[in-house]
Amino acid sequence: MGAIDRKKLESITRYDPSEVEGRVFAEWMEGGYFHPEATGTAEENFSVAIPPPNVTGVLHMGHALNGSIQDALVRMNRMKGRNALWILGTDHAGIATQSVVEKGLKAEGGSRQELGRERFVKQVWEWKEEYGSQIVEQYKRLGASCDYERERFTLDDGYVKAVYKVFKRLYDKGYIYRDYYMVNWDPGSRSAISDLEVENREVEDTLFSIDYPVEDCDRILTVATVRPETMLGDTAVAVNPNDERYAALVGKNAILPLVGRRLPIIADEHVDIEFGTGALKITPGHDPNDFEIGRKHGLEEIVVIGPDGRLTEDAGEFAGMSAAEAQAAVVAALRAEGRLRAEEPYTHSVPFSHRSGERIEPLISLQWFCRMDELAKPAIEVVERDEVRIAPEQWKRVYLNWMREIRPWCVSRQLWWGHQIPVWYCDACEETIVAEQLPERCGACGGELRQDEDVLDTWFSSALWPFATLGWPDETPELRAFYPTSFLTTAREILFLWVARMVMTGLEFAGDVPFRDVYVHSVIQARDGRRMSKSLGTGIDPLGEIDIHGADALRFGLLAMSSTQDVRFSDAKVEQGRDLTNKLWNASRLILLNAAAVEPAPRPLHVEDRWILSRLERTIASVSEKLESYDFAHAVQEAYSFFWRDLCDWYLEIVKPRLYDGEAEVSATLLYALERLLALLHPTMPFVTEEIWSFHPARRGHLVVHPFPQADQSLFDEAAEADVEGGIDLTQRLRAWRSLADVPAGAMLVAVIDGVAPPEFVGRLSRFEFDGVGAEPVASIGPVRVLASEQLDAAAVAQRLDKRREELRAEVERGERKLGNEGFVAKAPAAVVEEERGKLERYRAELAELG
RNA sequence: GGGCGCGUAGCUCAGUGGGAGAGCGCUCGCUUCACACGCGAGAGGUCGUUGGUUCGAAACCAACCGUGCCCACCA
Repeated sequence: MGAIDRKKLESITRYDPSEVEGRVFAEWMEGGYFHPEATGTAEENFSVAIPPPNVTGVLHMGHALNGSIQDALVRMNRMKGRNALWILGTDHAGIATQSVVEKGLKAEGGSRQELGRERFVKQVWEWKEEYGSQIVEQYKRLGASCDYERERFTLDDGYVKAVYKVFKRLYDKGYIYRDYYMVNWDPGSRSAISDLEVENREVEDTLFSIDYPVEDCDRILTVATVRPETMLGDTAVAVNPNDERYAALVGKNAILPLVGRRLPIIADEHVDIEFGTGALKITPGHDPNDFEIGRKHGLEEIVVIGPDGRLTEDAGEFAGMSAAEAQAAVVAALRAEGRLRAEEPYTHSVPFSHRSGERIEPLISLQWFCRMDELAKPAIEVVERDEVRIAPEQWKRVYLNWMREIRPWCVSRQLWWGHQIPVWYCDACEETIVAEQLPERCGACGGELRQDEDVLDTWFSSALWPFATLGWPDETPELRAFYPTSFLTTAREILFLWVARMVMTGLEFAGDVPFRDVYVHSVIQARDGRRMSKSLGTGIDPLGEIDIHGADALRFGLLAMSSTQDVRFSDAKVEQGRDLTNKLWNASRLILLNAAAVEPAPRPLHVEDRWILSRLERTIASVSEKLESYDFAHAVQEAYSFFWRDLCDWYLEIVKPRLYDGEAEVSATLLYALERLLALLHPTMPFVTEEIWSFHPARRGHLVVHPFPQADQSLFDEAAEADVEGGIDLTQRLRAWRSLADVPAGAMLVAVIDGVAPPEFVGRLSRFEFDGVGAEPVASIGPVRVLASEQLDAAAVAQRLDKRREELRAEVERGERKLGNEGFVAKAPAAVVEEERGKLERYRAELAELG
């Protein structure tokens, strides 16, 4: 065994990940295995861009699953000898990061306004330098084989260059424009947010019915609203054009209570005749629908609630109140005027900010938008043509449906932390300059320039991730070697927010799709089926799991529980992984401590050797195929069951005597199987396999770059499989018989064989001697005739026989019923019918034998 | 309102047309010289309900019940 630390192998009977993982990871880093050369083409190489975690983030279970999947594929492809790059980096996460630092300021009694923009941004950078690498370190705990030497940040210099270039090009093409438009205003972050950052929640509100008198007429229009304070901004009342009740009123004016404004009564299809009274107050300044209707009819847009959530000067006597205060005051005033007809509880869905959790205030404001329709066209085509493959299949449809109805994207945010919009204004001559770099002076008049105050939506920069991280817009070797990336995986929640946008920008700017394959993985829920979330307190900390069970255990567990549907977090699966690491360690100890000093090679002497080699190679074929097709759960469970059942429960038990004898052939075969198994498992359980490999006599270098096994079909052996599976089946039947006949566990029973002799191991593993003589046969199990002996309790044996007879009679009856069915015999495939006939015959024979 | 899922052993989940599976838990027996994070043997499901298709349905179809998610501008 040479330099190998035999003592360590002998003494450690329990695998301890906490002792191994840090050390092994350091060896990988030292070896530079995660930092591939930027050579070759993207077709030859393998690359994955990590979904960049927020700099403010800590590793959560979603990252852990997402990372386990990517690492499995990256490691497998690295072992296949390809340049494998896993691009790592973090996202500046505008709102989240700004909030963290602002909170810190507030705790010290300060504010960002006090500090001023420049100093505040500097402070955020300082925060980032100090705490921003936390999550990167946590990915290392998971064992993620990212290229830590090529780490990127969505605000680093090169990235800014890419973002500005993209902005300018989109502007020049006319896709990016500035407009007063209704946006989702998040009072929490005091910024506009996009449609995708809004979530609708069911809320109990009060529905107020308010009477609006009609001018020059004694009729009254009753309108309903959950936000009476917005009536101050009403500029029309709408009815359905087909609503006969109001046909005569269209064209007249209603009078807005409290304010006295004349509101034209207009007809619009949008109004639902069935709802309420069928009359709808129109507030273009504060409701998205009303905004649309307003624009359509050319109505005035009056803003009565400002960006600070308080009523504006246009709200007259209510100016300065918060929206809630204004609501109470408006309701009171209406009641006093006798205009309030009804109040009733009303449940409806209301938009909330996904970022701050506050209720969205729809607001008209001046924002930058990006037209998406032209960008979407090619991004739809590549998915339709499967040039970007989305799996599982159903998400392809979801992607396409969304893309086909894509709407303009509000890309400006009223924050300080982020990519400040590359637009400069000249106050002197009102010139607007859009540029990739800060222009010195106004080109038109030479005046001072002032940059747009807003920053870009964080997702605007994330959308460039796969190529901006590789150096675009420069033509770098990395870009040539690794773009398009091979694979992307994510939870479905960012399919639109991120994935779709990368496809659009990749095609538009990098000239090709950003990745070939997208795998949408499941969501791991809390143990009770709720979402894992910080605010609910339902999160399970992956680092805690790693501390307790090890990274390999967590990785195995996550892959095993993941599937196409959402699943609850299962401690049992992680423990199964933990048990597997320990069993791998111990089975390896058995092999490594007892094998003779020989070269690993398949050297079958007996049927069981041919069997295990066949099973090994089939497992390699099957597990590889499952990993390639993103069926991670079945891949790891199949590897588990091969190792545990076939290799440990059966093969090792069968060959122990030969191994202890120091037989060369079985030693070579076991070392060979172990080497291939470790390599096969390495992508999913990297630490324990690397550690065990360090004790393997054939080791020349780290397992992380060991060739990934390719199934050797010449070792497939159906005959050996049938023989040994038959032997296993017989062994289990013999053991079961013993157990049910109350034979003491250690007792040796005698029997004779009537018919074809089973493999040698059957007797040994079931504690039977098959060369018994003289005594009476008392039972028969397959070809085995159990002979009477003092170890056997006659009554228990008789009882066991009765039970078996009963079983057989049931089986015979079932077979007869099935074969007696004319339809079955006539229409079922011949092979199926034949099989049934065979079974029936065997059961009848055994029953006859028992009498 | 539209779309997509899911309902299988006590628990968490596989299984997509030919006799119900895994892990955990449970029962019984094992200090068998790799591993008690182990070994051996068991118990435990009329596969949500009702109809239909089929020689044959957990699987395919329909309806219903329950449950989860996504999208959507009814005040």
